[in-house]
Amino acid sequence: MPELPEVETIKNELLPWVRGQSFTQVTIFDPKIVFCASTEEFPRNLVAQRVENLERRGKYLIFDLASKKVLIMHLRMTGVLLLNPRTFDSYARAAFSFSNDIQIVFSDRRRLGAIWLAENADAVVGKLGPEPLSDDFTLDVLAQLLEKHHIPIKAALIDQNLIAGIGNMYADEILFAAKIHPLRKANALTPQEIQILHRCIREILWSAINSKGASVNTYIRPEGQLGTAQLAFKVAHQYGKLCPLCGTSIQRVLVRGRGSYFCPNCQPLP
DNA sequence: CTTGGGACCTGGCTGC
DNA sequence: TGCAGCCAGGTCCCAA
Repeated sequence: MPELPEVETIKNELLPWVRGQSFTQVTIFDPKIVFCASTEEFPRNLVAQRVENLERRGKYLIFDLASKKVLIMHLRMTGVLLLNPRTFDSYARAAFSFSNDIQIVFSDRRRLGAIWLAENADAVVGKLGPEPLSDDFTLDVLAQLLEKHHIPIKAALIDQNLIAGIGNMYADEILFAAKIHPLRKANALTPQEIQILHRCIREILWSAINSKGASVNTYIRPEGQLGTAQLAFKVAHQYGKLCPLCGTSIQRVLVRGRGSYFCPNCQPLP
């Protein structure tokens, strides 16, 4: 599942290949993934456009075009972007060729991924909360957005309109590192807990970026290598295993319909 | 407005 | 061994 660290890794590894290059051919194999343009219109509007920059916002990948339009991609659950794949698998949904003869293939097993061509990025990502790794994401910013919400802290962490980029597995890792139970109410955390949470959000995400993301399920990097962040997971997808701190069995509870893994001893409910 | 639950999607797993 | 049905979770949509 591509979350912030995975999309950041994809952005970092594709950027040197696409910056300054122009689209030479665009093919849509699955019209369902394209928004804001028809299947015929979409390639026509994209070919010959030059990529000025590649950015990440939350879990979205944004190609800034010289025309000031933006091509935006979201990989959702199972999407991957492959650089010069030797063969197309049956899940290829779109292919993009560039003036330097590279090709990027958007492949997505579950067809939940999405691609937009928009006049400006805000039309797609305008409602996202702050970037948790930016300097703007201060302790005060976190404290103020949490105090407004009487929802489980796990639900708050993965709400993209509150904080952009955190998904189910990193939310679990962050809450374990902060020793906070996923069902605690967001507006009931103590100032000290919020301070620890703020530090853990940044540490967990930076650490995962340094490991090039977590290769659980389908995530692979554009050139085919795996990420290694999953090797450091303490609770995410560790149901039935033992807590590395205290040896208690990792438990699973549903929060807003999402499986949430935690240590009942290290992360107690008051 | 806030919160919670279901739909979407499909490969892999579970259990009969 | 075969297969129906459940599960995964990012986001959107709707209802209370």
